[in-house]
Amino acid sequence: MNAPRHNADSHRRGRPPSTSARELERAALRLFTEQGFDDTTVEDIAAAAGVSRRTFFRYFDTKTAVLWHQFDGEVQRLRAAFDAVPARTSLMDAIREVVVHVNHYRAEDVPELRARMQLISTVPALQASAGPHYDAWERAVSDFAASRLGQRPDTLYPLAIGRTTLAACRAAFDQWIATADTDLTTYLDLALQALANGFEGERTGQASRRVRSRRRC
Amino acid sequence: MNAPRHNADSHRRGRPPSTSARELERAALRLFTEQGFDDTTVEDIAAAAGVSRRTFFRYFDTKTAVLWHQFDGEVQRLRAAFDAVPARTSLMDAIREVVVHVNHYRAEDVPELRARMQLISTVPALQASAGPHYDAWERAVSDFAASRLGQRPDTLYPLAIGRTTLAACRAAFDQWIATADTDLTTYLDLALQALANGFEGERTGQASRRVRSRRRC
DNA sequence: GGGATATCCGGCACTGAGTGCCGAATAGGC
DNA sequence: GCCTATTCGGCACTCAGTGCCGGATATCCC
Repeated sequence: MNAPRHNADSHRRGRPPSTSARELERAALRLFTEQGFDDTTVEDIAAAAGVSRRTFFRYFDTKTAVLWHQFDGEVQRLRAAFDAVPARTSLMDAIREVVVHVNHYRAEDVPELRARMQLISTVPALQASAGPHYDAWERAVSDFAASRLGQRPDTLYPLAIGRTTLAACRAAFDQWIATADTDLTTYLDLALQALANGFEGERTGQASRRVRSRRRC
Repeated sequence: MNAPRHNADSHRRGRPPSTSARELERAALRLFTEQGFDDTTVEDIAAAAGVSRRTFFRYFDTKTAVLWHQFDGEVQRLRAAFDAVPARTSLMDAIREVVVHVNHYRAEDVPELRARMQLISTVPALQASAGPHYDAWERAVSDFAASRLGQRPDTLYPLAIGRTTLAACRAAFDQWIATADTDLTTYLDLALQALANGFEGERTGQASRRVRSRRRC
């Protein structure tokens, strides 16, 4: 991702960028929803943003990457939130609280979030492109778990915690997309509670009477 | 996957296939390890198997799919094993036992398995192609969990169980690839035990004293 | 034996993603 | 006005993936 350096620094040297990653993302999202992902070429997206095809690939490595822009940015917020979590909070509680906190969206941002996730969870080419983006997200969780467990981030348990956390969140995302009835964070909290409980007692589907802070008995 | 129908039926009607998915897979695996994934074209693979480029795409939809052939086949064995598991075994125990059982490989198959997983876990283009193949695997677990929980397979908990199960297994796979010290099933059992325990008490990394069948206390 | 039929293969042309290269355009610094 | 830094646009190229069609090779049936 060697995108142009448009860091709000008004006195840069060279030619000013004629677009932005955000602008390309909006154009792509609109075209993808209007006429489908496969029937939209990179040429179309670039033209809609007023730049050339070649310039699109200076902002994003692939056609699919344009839809992962916001998701990739979330990784930074995830790491910041992990750094701010108090040490007394237990590992799985901390993960749940951080993930839920990071996924609070302003009401005006929700429609775009839904549109993006709708595409990601339905278009095969977009599902297929998820891997590298998920990896960075998982690693943020794995690094936190590793620091708590006193183990290296690439060992079994930190790795497993990072990946299962994302897996549970993806189930919550999909459920939110499919039903559209309540807040995203509700599903995230449910899924991460179930994960921390080892999926015990999910037989009823009644989450409200699940024990929040289960301790040694 | 509209591959030729070479179902061991010796008296088919038309022209016999001049290669097989398995043969193409072996050629691809050899070339990928020898000269790298990106530096191997589909033309190269087809030539190594003695067929044309066009024919390769009759056996596999994409260049990456050739390495997922065995993995896709495992899904069938997974479903069969789930059908055979006794009803008295608890949900998460059943999942762990089935997954571990399906992943017992003969010693002579291990080197090829390692080579394939080595590629999958290192080459970005292959990681990126994992999505659809993982989905089918996850769905097999989700369907089983749904039948046990009395819920639909596309609801939150079955979905979460299917995805977190694969996530834990992938952590085990990666650990096995990285260390190469013990059997794959050892790591799988560890990771799925940890998942069923909600990742409690993983601080020590000592798995042997974890309680196997933890029940209500 | 010989046609009818079924299946697979090879080749060609085409679209579109992604890349390397280079010169042009537009800014600030001196 | 010249130098430098940065972005942009265009061109040419490789390669993945697809649609199409004729040819090759098998079995079936008469």
